[in-house]
Amino acid sequence: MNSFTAENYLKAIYKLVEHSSNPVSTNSIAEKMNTKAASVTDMLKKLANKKLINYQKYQGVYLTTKGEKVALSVIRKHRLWEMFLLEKLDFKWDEVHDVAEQLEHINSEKLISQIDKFLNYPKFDPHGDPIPDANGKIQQQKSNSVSHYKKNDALIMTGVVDHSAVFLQYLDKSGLALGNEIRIKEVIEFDKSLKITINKKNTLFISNEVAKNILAITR
Amino acid sequence: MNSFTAENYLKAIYKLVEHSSNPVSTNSIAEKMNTKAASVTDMLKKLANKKLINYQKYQGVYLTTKGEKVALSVIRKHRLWEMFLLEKLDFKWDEVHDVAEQLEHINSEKLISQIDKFLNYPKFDPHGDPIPDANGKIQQQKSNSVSHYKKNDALIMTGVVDHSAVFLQYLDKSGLALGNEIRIKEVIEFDKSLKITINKKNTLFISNEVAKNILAITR
DNA sequence: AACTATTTTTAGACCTATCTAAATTATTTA
DNA sequence: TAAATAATTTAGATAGGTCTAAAAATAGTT
Ligand SMILES: [Mn+2]
Ligand SMILES: [Mn+2]
Ligand SMILES: [Mn+2]
Ligand SMILES: [Mn+2]
Repeated sequence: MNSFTAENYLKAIYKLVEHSSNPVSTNSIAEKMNTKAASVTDMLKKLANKKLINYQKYQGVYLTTKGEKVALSVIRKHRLWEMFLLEKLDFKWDEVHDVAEQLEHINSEKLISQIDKFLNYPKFDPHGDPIPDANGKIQQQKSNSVSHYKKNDALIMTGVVDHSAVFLQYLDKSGLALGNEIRIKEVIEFDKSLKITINKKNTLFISNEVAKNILAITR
Repeated sequence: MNSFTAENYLKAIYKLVEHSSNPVSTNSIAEKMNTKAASVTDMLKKLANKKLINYQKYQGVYLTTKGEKVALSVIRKHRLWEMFLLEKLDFKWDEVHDVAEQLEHINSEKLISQIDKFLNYPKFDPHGDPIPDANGKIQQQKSNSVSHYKKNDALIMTGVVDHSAVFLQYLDKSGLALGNEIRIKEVIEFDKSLKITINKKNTLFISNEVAKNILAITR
């Protein structure tokens, strides 16, 4: 079995490579893992020995098929647990992540398949991120940041980029939740801030920074 | 925070002292933890430094109030998780322990209080062991081994001593489950084996070894 | 191409948890 | 009570994971 630490490295590498497809740099891993580059190098050697990553000195790394399988399994468990906490135990969407960081390392095939069944096989987690199925297949959404859309577009909110509790709580307070309809009423030229309506009712002003961190599709 | 290992040592010490109240020996801990006496000595020093146990060389150990609190919290989590797996995820009583051994180390007050609530505050786990409440209070049962009773006694099965999967599966196969009525029809003088009936219907022969591992109260 | 700045790796330590083998202390037993 | 046996502790190693400081390699820039 892989240690919790090894699993976390694989997950970090997966997420870093996810949208770029270039090999991942030592420094970027160090930043994501909140550790030092020297520690990362040490770990990369160990992961490479176990054939979980392809690694050549100074050339960055990417996951092997075996490593990707592990990463996807950890991500699957993380997102299913988040969903479980939200749906069954009345957690808020800003409370689920930290506990899921622990639960994602519990090792039991039956446990996770039963949780999946118990939740009726959800496709997305509380933040709109897709949940890999038992084979690691992911159903990708083609959503964009709200900041990419233009005046008069009618959108459905599908996810968030920033997962921090403080951002999620701000969205709560503003009435912005997954599934809501967002209409762009005005784009302020100066700073790209937006005037929007939520579900055709409430009007809200959001900064470009906020808009960049909300994902949506056109309705 | 305490490491998983430290939590496991405290739990082991708690269980060893539970029914004897003498200080616990290094060797008995080593046996329970499946490790070597030398490793135990190392760990005892660390636990003593953290004021979790009282330890004097060669004199055995016992838990401090602080250490007992940790042990009870781990036991509470273990038993609640076992109950959760059984009740909500269709695990069998011989499957819950191994997964609970992992889940008992998840650190979240809210998680465990919500699980407790979700299960409607159960008092006993799937094996009949009492579940400590949030304050560490345990509702003890005054049950005895079936081997302690005598001919014609009418009993209610309340627990098991041996928790191994192989023993639990044997009980399943024999129709012996918690809550069942057991009547002692005959005690074989030679080897103390028993002829019993279950719920006034099925007749069964069990060895003294089996009888010692089944707990019951008089009905 | 040569110099500089950045990134990455190595060297050397430290901490936790574990082990085996040897030494020490406690307990039995004759 | 002295010898033998059992229990416990110490000494010395190993392995995983981390760190700082220094060295080496790469990338950028005149
Ligand atoms: Mn998360
Ligand atoms: Mn999430
Ligand atoms: Mn158990
Ligand atoms: Mn149990």
